[in-house]
Amino acid sequence: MSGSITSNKRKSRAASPAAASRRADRAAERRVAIVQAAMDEFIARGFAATRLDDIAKRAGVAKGTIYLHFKDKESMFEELIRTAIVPFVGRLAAPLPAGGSVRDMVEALARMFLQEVAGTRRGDLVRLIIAEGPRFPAIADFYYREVVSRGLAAMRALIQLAITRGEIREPKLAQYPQLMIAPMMVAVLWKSLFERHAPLDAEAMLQAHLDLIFGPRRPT
Amino acid sequence: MSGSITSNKRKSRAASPAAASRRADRAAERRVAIVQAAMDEFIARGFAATRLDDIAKRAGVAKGTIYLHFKDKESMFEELIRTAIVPFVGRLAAPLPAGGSVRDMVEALARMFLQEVAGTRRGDLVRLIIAEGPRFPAIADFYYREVVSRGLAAMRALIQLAITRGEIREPKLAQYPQLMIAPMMVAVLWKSLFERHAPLDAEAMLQAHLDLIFGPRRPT
Amino acid sequence: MSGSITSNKRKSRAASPAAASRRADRAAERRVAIVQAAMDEFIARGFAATRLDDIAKRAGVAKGTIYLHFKDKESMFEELIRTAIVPFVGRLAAPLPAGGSVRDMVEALARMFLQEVAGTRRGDLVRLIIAEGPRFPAIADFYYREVVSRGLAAMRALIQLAITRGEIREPKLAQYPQLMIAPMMVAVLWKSLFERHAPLDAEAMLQAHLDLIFGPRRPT
Amino acid sequence: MSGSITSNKRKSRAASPAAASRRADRAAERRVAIVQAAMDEFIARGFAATRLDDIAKRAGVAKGTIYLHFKDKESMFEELIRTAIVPFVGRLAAPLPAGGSVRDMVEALARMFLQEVAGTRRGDLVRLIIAEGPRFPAIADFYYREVVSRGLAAMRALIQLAITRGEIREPKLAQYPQLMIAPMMVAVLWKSLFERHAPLDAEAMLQAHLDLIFGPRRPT
DNA sequence: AATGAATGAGTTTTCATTCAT
DNA sequence: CATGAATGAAAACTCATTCAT
Repeated sequence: MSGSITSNKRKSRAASPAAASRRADRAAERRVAIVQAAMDEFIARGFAATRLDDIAKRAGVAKGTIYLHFKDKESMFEELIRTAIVPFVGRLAAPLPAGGSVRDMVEALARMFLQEVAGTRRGDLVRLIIAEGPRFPAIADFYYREVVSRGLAAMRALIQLAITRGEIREPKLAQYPQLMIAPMMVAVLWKSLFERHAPLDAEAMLQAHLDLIFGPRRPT
Repeated sequence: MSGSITSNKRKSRAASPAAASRRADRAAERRVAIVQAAMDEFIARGFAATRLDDIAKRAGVAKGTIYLHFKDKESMFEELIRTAIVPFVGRLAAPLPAGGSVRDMVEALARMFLQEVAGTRRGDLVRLIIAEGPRFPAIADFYYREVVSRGLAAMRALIQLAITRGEIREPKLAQYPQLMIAPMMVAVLWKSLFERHAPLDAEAMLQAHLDLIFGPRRPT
Repeated sequence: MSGSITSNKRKSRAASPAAASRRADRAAERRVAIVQAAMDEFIARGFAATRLDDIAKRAGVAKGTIYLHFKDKESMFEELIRTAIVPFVGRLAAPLPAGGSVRDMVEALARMFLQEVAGTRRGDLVRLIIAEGPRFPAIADFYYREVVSRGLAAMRALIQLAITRGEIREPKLAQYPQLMIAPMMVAVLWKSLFERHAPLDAEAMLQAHLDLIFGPRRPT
Repeated sequence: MSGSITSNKRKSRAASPAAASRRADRAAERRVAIVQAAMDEFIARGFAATRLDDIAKRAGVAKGTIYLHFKDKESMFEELIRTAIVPFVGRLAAPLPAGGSVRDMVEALARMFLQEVAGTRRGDLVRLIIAEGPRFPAIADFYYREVVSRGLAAMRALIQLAITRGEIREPKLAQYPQLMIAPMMVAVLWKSLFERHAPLDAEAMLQAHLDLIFGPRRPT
């Protein structure tokens, strides 16, 4: 809850509003740079091993500047992760393209997830949360509340729909939506840890998984 | 490199063999204490945030003593994890109770895994490896080689057997043994991160998963 | 490496150039204080036995400040000695008051050396180099290159001149300019080690030495 | 003043005298090994940077054993140097082969010195004393008393004799016997520090020096 | 607002010394 | 006597945080 440099304190001695907002823009840019840099560093080294010095250098600002935007390293970390997660949550809640079969919907969702998360910085972020979660309960809580529980709820709704429509046979699946998501979790971690040992074709694995749940795709 | 305090160097006409071995025993005990303590601390705080001081305190030894057993913090960490993983590998390779259906075998295996890993310190170890893997490639390599690739190979063999016997329909499963294991992975991480948010009945989830793969259990 | 805090990096639209340079001045002053303190401590205790803590205390800065100026103890030591030697080299190369007899020139040089080196901190520096040279080959190299070889070359030139002019009889002296310098070396070490056991009149000894080489001074 | 393990305390329960002396021999051998090893290490690294561990390893004894022979590192060092110097002093006092010219005597002496000191471990010992002298006044005192003052006195006597006999013209030399010795000092330090930069023919330099003092050698 | 020099508490690591065996 | 594991005080070095400019 530090942040928000953009707003308050416009007591500057009657500088032109234009000038003031230019300044504010600069500050906002700086903040973004810091956030980016910090994310990169935290992902690369974890919380404890990351040096504010390196963040500052990477962001192109002075070390002290970081403290104008964040109270301290810890709250920077927490705020950072929150900030990174939020836009993602929107996506989850948003679309539901409706229309076709549930399998198509799930597949679309999963594909999107694989493309935008597995093998990307966002995937590393997931790993980071897994790594630091126990030491940052606030983050684990937030992540559970905003991502996990919502994601599972959404998945559960889809499963239920599929059961109703007869696309899915196994009724217990609705109680364990984690089963739907598990392969994607594994794909994310695999990319982050073992891709260089043995590349994984996540999309193909996804198909196999969906075939397991929805039955093999009937050739049209 | 470090280690082996217990053995060699009996070149001295030792006070008495008994005495020498008593000493060695004490040293070995100390080593075990250090390893235990270190594991606990590393699991609780991660590599970078763990203080050798705390390890020493928890192990009941002086700080310097740690350096009699390990070259430095880093190699202590690596050796530690290796040491912790090794006995586990044995278990993986060993049993194969044969006998009944493949499903029974897989179920037995999975149960064992859930009981001995999910929700235990060993589960936290898995999380630790996920967390520190990228910064300790040696560990990621070792873990992949000794655990992941072996586990997947074993699982693949079982799947193939099940396909041959007609227990499993979906033939693509053999290409993605990760699918078999994914729910267990998720269970382990869940216990470590979200158990307090929403307890997970891993065994029941496992059953649902197996029903998905092998078809619902036919009531005898 | 290290050093150069004083200069570069004025990329920031600095609060005010004056302010910036005032800061830089302060930093430069601090650096000088550290160098002074370090030199004193190293001379007093040698490299290994000198504590950075003491240097910091003596310089009136915090321990961390030292690391803003030097990479580590070792490179501080090496840089220090280089820095201390350089201004001296200038002197060696510079004067050659020409004019009178070679003996007068040599005498002037030697006197200068005795006054500015023997019994001063600079003399102790020579002792320090002798002491640490073998463990700091870079320093021994530097010292040989910048001081010893130049000094001997200069001396050899003077000797040759003196031989040409007939001031010196012994022609082999030109091959061993060390002979010219040896008594000064001894004087320096004597002051540093045995002055309290038996004071040495270095100037008188120098006269005796010059008489040996140039023949006794003819009373004008 | 620690040491002397060889003697006292023969209260051992009536073991055969032979056995006792065998033990004593072993202890004496050990002591010698420690002294040797310590000397090597101290010469190579200086007092502060030398580890007792390394000395023990090199001597082939346990670290604790060192403390059976020496009170602590410091007194080991002091005693060591004393022990190493003593036999040398004997040599200085002893010979005086008399007979020939003073020049011959001095030359013999100097040759012996160059051969046995310059470029040998004994030469490094001299450097060690120069290096550590200021931090070990006891050693500087001892060295001055036993070596320097005696050596200079002997040299002075020879010079006086040479003056009486007319071999040396310059009468002031007797007041500065250091002048006689200076080139040898320089040779010792040169070998230790700069031999690899520029080899020095110490014997030839000595001849040039003696020619300077005694006049050029008349070809027989 | 922004800077980056300065700080000093906190960490890892070393090593002389002790002492139970 | 000899050993070498154990100790813990001491040293080098790091880095989050502050604050004068």
